[in-house]
Amino acid sequence: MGSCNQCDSFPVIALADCNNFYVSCERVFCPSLKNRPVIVLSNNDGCAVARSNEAKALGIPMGAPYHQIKKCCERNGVVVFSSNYELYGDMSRRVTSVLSRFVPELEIYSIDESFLNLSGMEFPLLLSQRIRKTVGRWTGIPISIGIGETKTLAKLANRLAKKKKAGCFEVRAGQEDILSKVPIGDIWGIGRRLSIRLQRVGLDNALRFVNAPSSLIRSIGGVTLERTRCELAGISCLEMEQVPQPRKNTCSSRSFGRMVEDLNELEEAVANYAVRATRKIRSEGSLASAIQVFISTNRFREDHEQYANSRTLSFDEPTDDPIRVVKNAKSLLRSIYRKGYVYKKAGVLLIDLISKCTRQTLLFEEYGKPRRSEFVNAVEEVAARYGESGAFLAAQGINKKWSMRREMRTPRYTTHWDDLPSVK
DNA sequence: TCTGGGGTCCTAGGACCC
DNA sequence: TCTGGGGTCCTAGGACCC
Repeated sequence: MGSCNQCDSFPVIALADCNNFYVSCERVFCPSLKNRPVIVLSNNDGCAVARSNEAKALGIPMGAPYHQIKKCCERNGVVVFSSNYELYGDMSRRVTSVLSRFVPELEIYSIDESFLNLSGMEFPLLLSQRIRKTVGRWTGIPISIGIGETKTLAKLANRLAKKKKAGCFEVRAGQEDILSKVPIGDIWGIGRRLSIRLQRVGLDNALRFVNAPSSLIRSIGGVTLERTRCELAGISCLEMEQVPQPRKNTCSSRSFGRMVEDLNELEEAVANYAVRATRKIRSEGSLASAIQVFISTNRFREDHEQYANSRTLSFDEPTDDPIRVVKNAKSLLRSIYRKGYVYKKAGVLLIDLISKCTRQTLLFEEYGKPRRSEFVNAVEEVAARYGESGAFLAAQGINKKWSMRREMRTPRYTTHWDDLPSVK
């Protein structure tokens, strides 16, 4: 980037964050939900993971179990949705593509947040107002933008921007009037535990935290917390990552829609998770070096005896072969399964992922045989084109009585032809 | 009855080696 | 009586994030 020295000395990072993202996605396709309390539930219709401002005003906390707030929702006419990740993922791509038109350097941080490098650009605050307007107009999603010299300051500014009508806000290191009003727990990287320990030594706001001696900070939260302190002081410790780092592990797990005791049903579920996890790494061009399977009972049920276990196995060569992964997953499951318990959750992790391109040449090609991989590729292609029911392994089962509940999901408006919204 | 899923990084402590 | 010490690697667990 051709920028002058003067500009280089003032790094400017912006964080663009979608407001109440999942709720906003639902509102795009159902405008009558505007100004009404709306929440979106987690998988299995478990907890509230997104809330409109009206729902927040009713006192519905983030992560509240649905069965605890159901009555309150009914009383207040709260509109409740199951999560629709296909829709949210697609809307997220749309927002990101609009953002990327404005800046050469963008880091997608999560499904609803991106960091933008505005260093060297003129009038960053005005620019973010333009960005915000454009995203709103083109995608229907309202966003807020925070600006600072580091990512942590941009995060902080974003939190404050949500409270402003303009939706954009800038915070500079050393703005004591602002920092002194920020509770310690509102700082990015300081969660519940650290927040308690910091308050105990009198560091209850951002200003006191920034000015605390480095040795104290390190003794409480190690190098990670010290980095957070530097970032708040305007010293960048977290760089922009435009190219996402390759994932090191991947996991597919679900709570069951109902309790499961039977080994056969567990096997079916684990086979499905194994296939899903394998699909993820295949789409990224990775191979897994090892696999872990875990199962557990319902930790919330005090009247049942608890059991949780996991076991890991290294493949003798890294693989992305779903048949092999399923086979190993099932044998791991059998080795940790104990009869007599009522299971609630299971999962499959694929560990130490490596790139397919850099794998070592194999001594024994048993699983790399061309016929085998041709077969697997064909099955995967059919499944991709016609959906899971087009081609699947027998081990995955048919009835899936254990599968999760999702009773209030909206149509996948933007990714399935059958789900297209119709106008009149 | 009902309580999400998917990640990352850091640290402490044990095993092992010379 | 005296019972090394330093390094590396691995794993489990804790903390955080969305």
